[in-house]
Amino acid sequence: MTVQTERPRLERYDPASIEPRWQRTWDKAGLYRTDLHDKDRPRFYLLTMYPYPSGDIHIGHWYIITPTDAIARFHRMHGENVFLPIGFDAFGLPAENAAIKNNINPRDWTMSNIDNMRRQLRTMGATFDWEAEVVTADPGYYRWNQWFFLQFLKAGLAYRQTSPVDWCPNDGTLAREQVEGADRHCWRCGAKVEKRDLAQWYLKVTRYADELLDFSGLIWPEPIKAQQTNWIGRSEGGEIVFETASSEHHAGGAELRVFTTRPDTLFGATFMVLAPEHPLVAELTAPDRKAEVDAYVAQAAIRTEIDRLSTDRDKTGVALGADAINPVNGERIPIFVADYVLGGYGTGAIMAVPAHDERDYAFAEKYGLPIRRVVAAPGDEERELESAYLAHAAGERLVNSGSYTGLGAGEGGAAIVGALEAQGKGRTAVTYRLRDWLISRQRYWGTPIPVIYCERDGIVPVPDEDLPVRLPDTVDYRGSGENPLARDETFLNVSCPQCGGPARRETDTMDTFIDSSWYWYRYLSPEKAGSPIDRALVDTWTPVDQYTGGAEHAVMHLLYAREWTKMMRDVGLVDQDEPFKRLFNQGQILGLDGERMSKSRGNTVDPDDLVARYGADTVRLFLMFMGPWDQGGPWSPTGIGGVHRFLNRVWTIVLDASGREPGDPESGTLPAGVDEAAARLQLRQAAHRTLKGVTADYEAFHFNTMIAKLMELANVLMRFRGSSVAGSPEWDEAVRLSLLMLAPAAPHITEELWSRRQSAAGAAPSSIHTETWPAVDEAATVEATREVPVQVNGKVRDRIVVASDVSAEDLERAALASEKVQALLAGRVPLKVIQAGGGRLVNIVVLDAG
RNA sequence: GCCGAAGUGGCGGAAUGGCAGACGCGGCGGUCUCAAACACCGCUGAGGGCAACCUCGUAUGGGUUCGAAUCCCAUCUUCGGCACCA
Repeated sequence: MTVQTERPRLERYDPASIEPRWQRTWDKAGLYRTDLHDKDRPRFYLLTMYPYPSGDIHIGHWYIITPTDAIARFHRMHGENVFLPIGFDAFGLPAENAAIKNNINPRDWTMSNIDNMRRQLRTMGATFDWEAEVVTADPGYYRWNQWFFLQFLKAGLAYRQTSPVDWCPNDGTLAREQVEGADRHCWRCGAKVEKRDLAQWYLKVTRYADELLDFSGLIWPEPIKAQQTNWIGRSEGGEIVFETASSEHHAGGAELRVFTTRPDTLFGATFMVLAPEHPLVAELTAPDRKAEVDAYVAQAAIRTEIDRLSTDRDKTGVALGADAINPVNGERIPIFVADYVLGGYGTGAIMAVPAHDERDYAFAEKYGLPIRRVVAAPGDEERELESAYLAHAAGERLVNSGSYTGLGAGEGGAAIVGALEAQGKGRTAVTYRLRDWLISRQRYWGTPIPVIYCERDGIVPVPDEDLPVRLPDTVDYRGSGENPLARDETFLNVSCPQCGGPARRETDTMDTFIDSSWYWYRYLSPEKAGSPIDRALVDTWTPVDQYTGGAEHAVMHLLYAREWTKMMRDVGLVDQDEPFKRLFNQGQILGLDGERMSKSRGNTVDPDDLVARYGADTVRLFLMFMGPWDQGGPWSPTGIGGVHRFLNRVWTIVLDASGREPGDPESGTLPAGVDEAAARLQLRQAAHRTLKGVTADYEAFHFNTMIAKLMELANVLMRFRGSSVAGSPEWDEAVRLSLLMLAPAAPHITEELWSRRQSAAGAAPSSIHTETWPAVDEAATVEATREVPVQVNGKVRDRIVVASDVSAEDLERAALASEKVQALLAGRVPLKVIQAGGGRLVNIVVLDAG
């Protein structure tokens, strides 16, 4: 019969009983309400991209938000006044489509989703200031979209224009990003997207093209800057004026302007091409060519953009039966219309230089047009071209170029443009790929554009006092490709604010990217009447110190937000050029199918089950531990148990220092050869080295290695648990530091253990989250001795233990004295001995005897 | 085609000029238990050797260096973005 020594069983770590309790406590105490008027502490505006209220918070949201929350908590522990708001990007197509499908109002659908998501967001234990919440579908928010629009209209930054837009036969106008895939289909119904000519509202963002290329002062990821730079697409070159030649049917002398990045190749222009939309096409077409040209232009208009733009497609085009005169040599060259030239870029017309442009080459080959080489590397002048020569070779020169022959390409181009400029026939020019922002949408669930069309007065802005133009709730929003608001007579018909006569409202709504172009300013004063922003708060709190969100918004939201800030600046609303000082893009969690997680794909992972099983702290920690935050990757819950075990160990270490491990015979004893004093020193060194590393990792958002370091420290503590060291001051400090370091990442368990420690010590209760981040004792991170690897010819052959403050001479002597080194040297004399990193490593170099 | 990111054990990943594989998962062995679960301990890149150890090894091929996963050149692969932008 065995006698069992009964110890009270350690209470199990049970997140379900801890987490909701602390969430309620924090909430009640208002721990995370930010006093925006506090002038004493340094301010830190931390912004994370607000979610679209699709209905459920999935694991992807957690991946974005919980590390951001850890950053907020880390900064608070440094005494900063942190503002971390949240809101909902509540307008947009999915609400409208879901509403149509389920036959409910988009507003009801959206608002009930928001209620649900608010509840789910709280289970993360995130420190959002809910008082600052913004919901963009609220009239109190979108009225300011309208107000901004009217300001921009007044300032000439908004204008209306008829132009071809992407149009889905089922869903109407689509945003650029809602057209997917190489075949340009509608993201929702898969139908092929067409072009339609519609009168649309635009914001004049191209005005900022150059300014947008300037990222100085912004701490943004390089890939995002590169993507925006590409999107803006600045190219430098020249604009050259060709005149049309006179003929039987045409008087001649009309100006045809072309943009080219290669003015040096002007002598190689053997024909010209106009885009089908070019205004001079009809005028220049010879009567006998008219039928064919008209047919071609008509066909080009109905063709989808991708068909036109596909590089695989054969070049097509027809001759107009008219000629242009090359301004540099007076040569007559034929004019074609072809859809490989785009109406919306440059001047919509090109000089074609087949010898030095692939597209022109293909066209010239097909239609038997002359190909004249005007740039050649030395010795290549007479060689026949088999394809367009684009490369820039050393020593290449202009050939067949009149008086410019012999010049280098760069200087030749400049000389040609300079000569033309003197005659008023050319100039240096810059063109951008960036277009003005088309903001009109033929959808219901968005901000009504606040203008009125009067038969007498034309376009009349809605007066300020009549804002907001409310979105009617009762509209038949079911999609039929037609504009829903146009079907609502009471919305549609108004009297003109100027003349009182009959007038109609604009029935388009705004692109929902407008909502997200200024929401962080509104967070500072969500209820403010009379102005969209509180100027004093905006001036003190913005630009945003740190923005976190997905890289998928690189050229949409993040570019719009910059443009909008510049427009606000130009109408005198803010005194800043850029909205976000520092940007971090976290990666994306993909579904098990490797695809982006989204409700419409049905591959979302619900965190609720994981939270129920492991608790929010484990889920938070696991998401941070998976890998580098900016990397993302496919979701797999494998391994979450390891993180949970870590928290269990922390629980055990804090609450039961003197316990023994049931399965470990060594438990409770110090390792062989280590006395208590040495063990206590080791513990203190481990704790402070961890603190140093963890602090740096938080600052760099390296959460995965931060957690790894905490695990290592916990493993050290676990080894000493139950030993004579366990109750020592060093043990106590290591435990205390562990909790403080873990607090931003796992707020609930650390709060619980902190409060238990305090009550055990008889201290007054206070939150760990109001504690100050501990300071590293640098002296404690230095060990008395260290191990130095010794290499012979770059291969590690031995490790020697030396005093930390060993001199270089002594270290070299010790390294050479190593038996293994001596054996390898076999009597040879070292050529040199290198010490790296201040004696962190020794490399002994000898001649290899072979 | 152009721009960008990345290739390291069975897996997620660590190390950004100085001990490759920290930390964790999985696997194997063990302790605890009547048993299971939980928990804990040990081992775990490949090949060789009884062993101390040795050899190889960070997509591929070259280079720079006393020393390269890390820097340079070329190539291959994967992912993201753009795509007839003159």
